Amino acid sequence: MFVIDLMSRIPVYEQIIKQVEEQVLIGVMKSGDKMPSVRSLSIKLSINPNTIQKAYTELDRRGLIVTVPGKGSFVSDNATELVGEKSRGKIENLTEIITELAYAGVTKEEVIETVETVYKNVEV
Amino acid sequence: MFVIDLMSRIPVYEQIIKQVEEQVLIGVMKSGDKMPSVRSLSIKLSINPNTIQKAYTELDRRGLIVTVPGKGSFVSDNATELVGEKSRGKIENLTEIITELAYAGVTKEEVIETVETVYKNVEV
DNA sequence: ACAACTGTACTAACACAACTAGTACGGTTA
DNA sequence: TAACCGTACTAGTTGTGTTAGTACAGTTGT
Repeated sequence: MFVIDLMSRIPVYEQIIKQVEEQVLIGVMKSGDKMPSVRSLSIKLSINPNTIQKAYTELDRRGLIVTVPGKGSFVSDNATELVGEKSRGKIENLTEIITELAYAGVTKEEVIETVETVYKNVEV
Repeated sequence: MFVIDLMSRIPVYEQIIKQVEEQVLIGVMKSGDKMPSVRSLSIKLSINPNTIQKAYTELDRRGLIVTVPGKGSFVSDNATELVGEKSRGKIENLTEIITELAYAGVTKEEVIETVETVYKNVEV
């Protein structure tokens, strides 16, 4: 479910947050789905419970999950919208990276070819 | 010349490296140009000389600058090619971000529009 | 009621990397 | 010779991610 890279510079709790966002985005996790419990996930990933909790607290703060004390955490109703909005905001990153590629000598045609390929493979 | 964000999670020395790469890429810095001295830059940016040195050592190791003891550091002859190659390698990042945008509901047309705009403004 | 879950709260300590501080050495230039 | 240049090294600080351990309260199913 989650793959953690302990050697990464990105903190474990952020890796978890990011992977939840991704899975919601691509539809693997859906509204109402139950998240693994803090303890079970901490055991599965061999990560301290506090670190998992930190990720869950932040996910709750962002509104991606809803936490019911004693019951567990669940993917919120508007989780999909939230990650969708966030991703759409990344169109600026797109501008940035294309600019860099342009300076590096990558032609417009190559970039567009890449765009075509991606959209062919996604087919939402 | 350089803008450092002390609050950033990216280490200062990496920020310097990245900015040198960028300036070489867009042609602001050219082969043979003299780099500011370790000491002068450390004063200008109010950064410890060791941190600047760390950036310069790494830039030298990567072949982006050539260091002549007693004289100073200079942008290397093949610096432009080096950063060009590196940036061209980022076409994978492009795939990644476009995939995310696709899932987020951004249409292919919007993405291509962005590509067109960038290439119009760059005009190398 | 009770055991076994759930999330939450808190303090203390560890580990690592970035960064700073200070000093010293050798080459180059005017 | 003075004033630059890069380099080297040790020591110490700082911040933050992470761990460790414990404790408390709500929910579930038997």
